[in-house]
Amino acid sequence: MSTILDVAKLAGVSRSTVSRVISGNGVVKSETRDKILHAIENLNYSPSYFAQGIKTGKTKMLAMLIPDYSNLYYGEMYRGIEQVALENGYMVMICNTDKSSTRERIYAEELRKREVDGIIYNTYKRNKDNIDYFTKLSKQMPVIFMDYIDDKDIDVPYVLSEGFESSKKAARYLVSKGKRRIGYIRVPPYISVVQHRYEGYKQGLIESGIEPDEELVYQCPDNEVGKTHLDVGFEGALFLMNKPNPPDAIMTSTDIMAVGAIKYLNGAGYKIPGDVSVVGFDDIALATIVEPSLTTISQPTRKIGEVAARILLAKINGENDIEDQIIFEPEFIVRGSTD
Amino acid sequence: MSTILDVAKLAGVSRSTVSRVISGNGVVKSETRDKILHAIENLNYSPSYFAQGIKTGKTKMLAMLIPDYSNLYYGEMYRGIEQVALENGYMVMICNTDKSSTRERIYAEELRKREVDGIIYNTYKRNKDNIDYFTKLSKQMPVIFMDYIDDKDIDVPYVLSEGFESSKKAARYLVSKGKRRIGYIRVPPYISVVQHRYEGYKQGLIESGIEPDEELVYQCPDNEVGKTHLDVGFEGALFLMNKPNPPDAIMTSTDIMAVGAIKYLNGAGYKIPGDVSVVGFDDIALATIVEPSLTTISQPTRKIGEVAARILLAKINGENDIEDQIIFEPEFIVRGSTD
DNA sequence: TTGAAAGCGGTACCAA
DNA sequence: TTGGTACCGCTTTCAA
Repeated sequence: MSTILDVAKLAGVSRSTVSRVISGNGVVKSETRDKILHAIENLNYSPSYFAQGIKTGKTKMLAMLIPDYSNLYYGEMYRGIEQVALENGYMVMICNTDKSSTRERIYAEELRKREVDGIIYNTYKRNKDNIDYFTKLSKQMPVIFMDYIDDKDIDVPYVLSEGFESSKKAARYLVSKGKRRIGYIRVPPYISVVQHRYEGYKQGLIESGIEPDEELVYQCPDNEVGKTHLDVGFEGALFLMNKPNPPDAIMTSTDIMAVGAIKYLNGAGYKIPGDVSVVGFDDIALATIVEPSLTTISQPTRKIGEVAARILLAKINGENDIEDQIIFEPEFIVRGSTD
Repeated sequence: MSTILDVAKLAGVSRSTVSRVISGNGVVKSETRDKILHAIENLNYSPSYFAQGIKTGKTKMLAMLIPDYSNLYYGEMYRGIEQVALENGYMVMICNTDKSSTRERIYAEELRKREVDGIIYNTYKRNKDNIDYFTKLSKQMPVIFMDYIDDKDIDVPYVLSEGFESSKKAARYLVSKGKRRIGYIRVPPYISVVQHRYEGYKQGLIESGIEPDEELVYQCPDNEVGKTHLDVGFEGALFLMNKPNPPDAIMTSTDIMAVGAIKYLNGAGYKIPGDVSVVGFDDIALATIVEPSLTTISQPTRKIGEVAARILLAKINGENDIEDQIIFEPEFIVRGSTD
């Protein structure tokens, strides 16, 4: 690998001048610039990220914390992030926290040491320590949350899609289809984003003249290690369908849970949507793969990733007066699991 | 952030001594070491990766090139890699090449510039330029291929699982189940690993006294941009089932293609496995989610990732006399799509 | 518009 | 067993 000195020699200038043209700071006569550009070309030179970083403090590296690699929701988000990152000379590291708050912290520490320029924080569950930690971190470096923090005292950047209205709409739709006993499978209310979806479901029932029935809500037990949303969906459906008065429709917090529910229902011989309708949330690719295809609420997931990345990059570049709390409105999509 | 100098001052020693304890090179009296360790603790000091890297040339960073983020096969492999990496103070960057040879090159260039310590190379298709490029690269830095290179003149490290025997076994199994017209859906023979699977399928038929019939083989057209294995599987099944003499079983190069085929077959009203059996390859999580669950050939995917990472780390640490061409034998797993 | 030179935060050689 | 010091490759004043 050639160094800046090699380039300088070949171009017959000093290191400083070469540095000016690669960093884009300062003025260089265009002839000189051309000479240097040629030298760079000839030597196939590229500046060392180490040496650059040691002065600028920039790694040109973003990190994305995700709780579960196997949920392709994050994969879709990643594509949006990756695209924006690449366009701007950044790379992004995926950090799989495996739904563990501890691993979130461990990764965050490691990322701090590695001085990544920004962090995209997807969490699975909230504990107060981690909220505090990442909130504090967000004051020191660019961090963007992909979830609400309900605490009004905490002000952090975020990008997410709202779930209340769309879930309400879905619930009302099920009622319009003649369903009356509409169940819900959910994770514990750690995650605000997901909590809003649940509230929308309840409100939809109320507005349709149906009293929400706690009996029809399955909330997965706390702290089940190694359990995926898929498992939760399966178990939730199992639990609800074996009640004395089972539901005739099931809504879920996420698509992957809905897929788990469908898996159970198919296996147990229920007709979907005849016996039971199913509605998910997210619109991951899997939604059109399962049989029947899944009615769901579609998030602009890729777009969410793009926007998050742009906000992060803006902050990294010192633009602090940008809009950094963005909420998307998702879209209700009807497929075979309800029609 | 405190620097090595702060630590040195607080501990009352020189930078050199501090450096010795953090890098682990050289001998330090244990009292001195303790003093330094305390100082490090107190200052919450961690060495700058930049400054370390500039001297050592090590980024403590691995990269994993994958052709398709949405294929969870790579997700599973990643988990194995991540685990080994983390244990050794490394982080791994996922680079999604989107099945594009050009993007493979672009990423490789970028990784070279960023001086990652090692590369795990998963490709989708082979073009000679890229084989040459990565082969050459593997002489300059640790690179591990997750695929065969059939060219005997090319000697590179690899980890993979062999597909010949297991595919043969699967074909024979289908015959034992009374199937006679066994089709195959495959990608073009770019990828040697996948080619071996196909050869095994043919050999299995031959050994069962059935003449392989080209008519029953669907090979996805070259260079279909934006098409996933899922699409290929769907189209392959569509193509094969609409022949005058359709198959009564279908084998595929990958699970995700098999899932696409199942999607088509379900939609078109075929009974699986009654009308058509389906066999995949990989054993990704999706295999047990689809209806019916997928008979497949199970790779020790996570293990493959672990082994690849270990080889890479060994090479990074200068151990060049290690076994670096590893082949796993996968396992045939019978599920609902054949029984 | 350009060059000289002082760092940035480490590592590693050499001498003590 | 330790300290002094010359780098590593680049950025960034400051002067010319």
